[in-house]
Amino acid sequence: MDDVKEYYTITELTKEFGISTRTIRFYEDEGLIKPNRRGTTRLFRPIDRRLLQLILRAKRLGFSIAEIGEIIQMYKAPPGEAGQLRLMIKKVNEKRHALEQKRRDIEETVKELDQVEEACLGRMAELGVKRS
Amino acid sequence: MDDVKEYYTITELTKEFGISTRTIRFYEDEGLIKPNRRGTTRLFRPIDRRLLQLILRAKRLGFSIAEIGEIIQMYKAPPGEAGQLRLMIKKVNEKRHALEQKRRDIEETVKELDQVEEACLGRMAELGVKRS
DNA sequence: TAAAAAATTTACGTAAAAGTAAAGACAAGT
DNA sequence: ACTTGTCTTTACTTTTACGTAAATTTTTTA
Repeated sequence: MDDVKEYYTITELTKEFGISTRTIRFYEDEGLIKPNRRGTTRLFRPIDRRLLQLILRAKRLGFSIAEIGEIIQMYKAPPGEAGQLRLMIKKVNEKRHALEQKRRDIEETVKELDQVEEACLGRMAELGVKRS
Repeated sequence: MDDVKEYYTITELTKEFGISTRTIRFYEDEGLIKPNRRGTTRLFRPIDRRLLQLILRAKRLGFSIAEIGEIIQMYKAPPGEAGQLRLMIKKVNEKRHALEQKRRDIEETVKELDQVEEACLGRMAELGVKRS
């Protein structure tokens, strides 16, 4: 039994991901997701849910909606034409470089935090404060 | 001979970091940096430069100006009071968790990119395309 | 010391990413 | 059938993070 439902409602997804309906509809307007419809009501398939996860991950990393759009484009079926394929691989590598930069940024920032904490602990020792 | 000058002008920093004077002044307005002055002219010390580096790193990671402000607060001298010290350590850990989340997000996103690339390479093999 | 280059403040403008509000259409339970 | 709750579209508003322009010093260089 896999945890994959046929369809999700919009509010189910807002609750799962802690975002608003406005946000989800905004992503649709921006072409990031394309849920099915029954009449006017949106029906979200597992793939829409996965795309939402991807979007939110990328958002946490500071990617813009436009950049996320590029990622999602690639995420779909690979094109049939050689030039397009090479272009896509180039774009994949661009995104990879961006992610590697972010990785370095994280390491540097963590180092700074480590220093802050050490300074605090040192100061606490000086003051004879318990570290609770 | 260390590469640490006494003072930097605002345009030196804009060139080094590829940002505008408006941006730097904006960060000052937001209280992130506090350059010296000679009359009305700003004189940036090495510490201001380091703070700029920190700001830009954090920005690439998607932290808001407000969040960066919190980081910079900690970056200064540790406080003298026990409660304050504990609070600061708590905040350090919060930021660390945020960074760990980002790290996980990077790993996931890289995995997706790897899949995209593999799909492309597979498709290229099918088509008998050289990988140039 | 005069002209050119760089710096300053003030203020209005803008793009991105939603928030919020209004008003109507659907759907579901009783 | 009716009400209650959910969903929809449309449109205006807001916040963040600067861009841009104007008018004015200040500093540097000729």
